[in-house]
Amino acid sequence: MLWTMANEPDEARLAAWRAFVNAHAVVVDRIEHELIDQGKIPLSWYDVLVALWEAPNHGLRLHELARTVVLSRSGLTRLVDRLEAAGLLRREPCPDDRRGAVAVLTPAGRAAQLAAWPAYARGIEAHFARRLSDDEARILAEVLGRVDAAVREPSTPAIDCPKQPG
Amino acid sequence: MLWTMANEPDEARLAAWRAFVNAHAVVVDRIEHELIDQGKIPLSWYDVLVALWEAPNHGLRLHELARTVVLSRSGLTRLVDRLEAAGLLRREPCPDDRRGAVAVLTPAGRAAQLAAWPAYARGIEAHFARRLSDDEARILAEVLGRVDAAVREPSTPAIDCPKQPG
DNA sequence: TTACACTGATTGCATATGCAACTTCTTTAG
DNA sequence: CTAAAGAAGTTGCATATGCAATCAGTGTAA
Repeated sequence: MLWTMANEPDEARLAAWRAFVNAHAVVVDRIEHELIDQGKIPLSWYDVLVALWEAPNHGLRLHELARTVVLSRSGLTRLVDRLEAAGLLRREPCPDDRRGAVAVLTPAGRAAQLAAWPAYARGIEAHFARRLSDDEARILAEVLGRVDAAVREPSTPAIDCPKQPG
Repeated sequence: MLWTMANEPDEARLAAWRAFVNAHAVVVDRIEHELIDQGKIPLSWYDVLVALWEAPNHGLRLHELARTVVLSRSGLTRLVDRLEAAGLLRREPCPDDRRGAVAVLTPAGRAAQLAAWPAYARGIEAHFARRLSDDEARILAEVLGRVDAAVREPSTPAIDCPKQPG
């Protein structure tokens, strides 16, 4: 069987890619600086706290956390070290697997998350959300959610992948 | 003067933000790894080479380059060090300002850029572009281009901007 | 049971990056 | 013209992160 798969994006999609990458760089850079200037936790910490908050029992296996926040296992180990040292989460042994550990949100961690949110929300609103119409917001969430899901999909052969229904 | 400015994004815009951040993380991570596996230059190098290629005379002042690729000045100094050591660009003294330097693309730099493009293009296509309809691509480029421009705009009062001439 | 491959997490080392201080040059105020 | 203020770039130091190696525990097959 032979199907043709474009291996190069057309001009419109390339423009979308470039805008995507550039907008992310400037907006995240700006928001990160604003958070630090306001004495809040860094975004990498916030992401971990949110992932834990949204997890069952506010806890996640470390490898799951690594996948969720898109960090290498070693990177996550160190990030969890810092959060644990700050008292925002704690490691607990995993009952099912004695190799494993579970990171569990502490009350202080939840408090830090809540304390950071207003500043973060202001940044998102001022530098991102304000620029979106209702339709555009809906479309961005849908399209980028689809992109995210496709990349995270365990079976993504990339070269040999049949076209997916939009 | 008093007007009400929402300082928190609504649910749809927040979903867009989260999809934006998460999709960027997973897609860029994936493409970066694919490039390295294929023996190509890292994305940070590619970004610099493209910025130079698209600049007048294929050269840019270092501080302009830093703004373009969204890097601190010191970070850019070191990145340019590495690219220069690899022969992909060269520093030239700036004729107008004796403090300044201009980074200029070399033929080897242009060659490295061209050599990396097919692998990069495959990654963009496989993990991003093929998930977008024509309309979605157009909208993403427009919206995210708008967001990028607004943040880069020197006068972005956002919340508190103490010193604003005029 | 035992051997072996695999997975989860951590650690050593190397790299990439930012902040703050510094040098050099330019611009502005007086 | 001179001095102060500001801007461009570099460097020292600290931090964040990844890869590869390692240790410990799990699963599988003979």
